[in-house]
Amino acid sequence: MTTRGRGLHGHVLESLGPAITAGDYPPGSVLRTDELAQRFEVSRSVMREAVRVLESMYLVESRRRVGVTVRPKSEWNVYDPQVIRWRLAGADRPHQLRSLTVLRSAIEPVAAGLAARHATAEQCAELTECALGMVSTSRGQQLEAYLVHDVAFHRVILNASGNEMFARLGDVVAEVLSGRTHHDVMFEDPDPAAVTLHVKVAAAVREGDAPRAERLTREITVGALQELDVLAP
Amino acid sequence: MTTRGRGLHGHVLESLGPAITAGDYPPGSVLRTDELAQRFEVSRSVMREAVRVLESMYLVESRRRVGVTVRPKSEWNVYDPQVIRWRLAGADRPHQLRSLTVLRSAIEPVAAGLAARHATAEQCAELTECALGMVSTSRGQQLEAYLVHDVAFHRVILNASGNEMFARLGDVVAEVLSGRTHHDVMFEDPDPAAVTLHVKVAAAVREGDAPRAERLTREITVGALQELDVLAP
DNA sequence: CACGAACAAAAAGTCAGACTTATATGTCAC
DNA sequence: GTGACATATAAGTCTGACTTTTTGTTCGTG
Repeated sequence: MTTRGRGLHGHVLESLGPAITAGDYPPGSVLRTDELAQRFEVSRSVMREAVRVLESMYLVESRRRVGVTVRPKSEWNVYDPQVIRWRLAGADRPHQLRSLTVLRSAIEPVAAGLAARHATAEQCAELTECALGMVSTSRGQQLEAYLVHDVAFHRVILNASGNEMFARLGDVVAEVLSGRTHHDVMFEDPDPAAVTLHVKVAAAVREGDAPRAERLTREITVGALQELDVLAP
Repeated sequence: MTTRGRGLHGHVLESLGPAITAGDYPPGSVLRTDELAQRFEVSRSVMREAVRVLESMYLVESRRRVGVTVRPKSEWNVYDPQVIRWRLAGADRPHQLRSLTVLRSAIEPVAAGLAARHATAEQCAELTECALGMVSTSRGQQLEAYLVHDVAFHRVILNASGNEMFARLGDVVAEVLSGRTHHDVMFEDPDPAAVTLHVKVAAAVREGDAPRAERLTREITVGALQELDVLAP
């Protein structure tokens, strides 16, 4: 999850990708593979591989006799984990964080409802454990430990929903929660009300009470949105 | 949106991608680029580009001295439009369609609520036009024309939500709706109740009534889920 | 027999150069 | 201005040689 610079082409991507998503090359900009290859001091074949990957992310389009043109932002595959990471690391981080939090607010309540119906005994146990972990680390400036349990909690919910599309958002949620703790100001201990809500969600899932699990999770996500409004109105 | 076989590497992808997502190569299977290059009668450089793209979709992992190994299904980037198309064309189409419909049921109501708040006058007009189009084509076996308006309607909602993550799901919704009309049995005209709901949603968005827009859209998606239960229980 | 170090083989990774192909654009006749 | 045609350009493709990493084996030593 740290550096993904596997191979030369990966290294190039790690440099070009953030530059494009940051808007250094506005939509319509034209790059040439030969020039890029020289700039990054790699062979054309390596550069071509990097361009192919950017193309599969819908960040650029490669056309004969024209070059590699940057596509408009609206066409980017914003669900690509790599793209998400690049954008979160860039300048429009706040905007990106809001988009993702809104996405969470739509997905997670539904996922919790499904989890209440489909969760296995093992998943219920895991969930309870996470909730307890959150409680025990919710006071005394143990933000890092709290974050671990918080991320784990939401991951279990998403996985237990039984929907692969939901499950795949675990990484996104992890990024958002992690960002809140690390980047944004978070001097104080987490909101006790939020902690209680997590405990209640775990209980609702355990008891198979789908509507209640959904409603409680919606309260959590509403809280997350409000928190965002306070920080960046 | 039809054939994306741009260039040789694209052609290879169009063949290898569906094979992998269909499960022809079970997770852990090992492929070798040289062998693949021979099989598809392309040069190694072209095959390498194809592998890089598959790698960026988290479908495979390329490691030295071992080869190109197929990753487990749970790690695939199921939000990649290409991957979605491949899987919808494959054997587990019903399962995939259900996953996507559940996703819709989570996203679209929230998107409609946001649209009611953020939609521009132009978007409202477009939405009304779509709804009227749906009404006028809802009877008399004009399924194709109806589909066009239906897709347009949902696209406008997603775009008007102002959330880029939602907006990017327009293609997914289009695939799902299109699949329902084309692949699954759809002899009869669309459900009149559904048509009415769309008209009401358009009105709610126009009036800026977010809760109503959300609730009505939820009714639509619930209907879609029920429809799915009837077809594939 | 267990354990570790040295070694060899295998496959991806990298590079350089020559060639092909599509295509945007400019030119010229009409 | 419009059409056909020529040309330059940059991506696309192929090939062959070389490098690097990693795995599994072999062999020596405790």
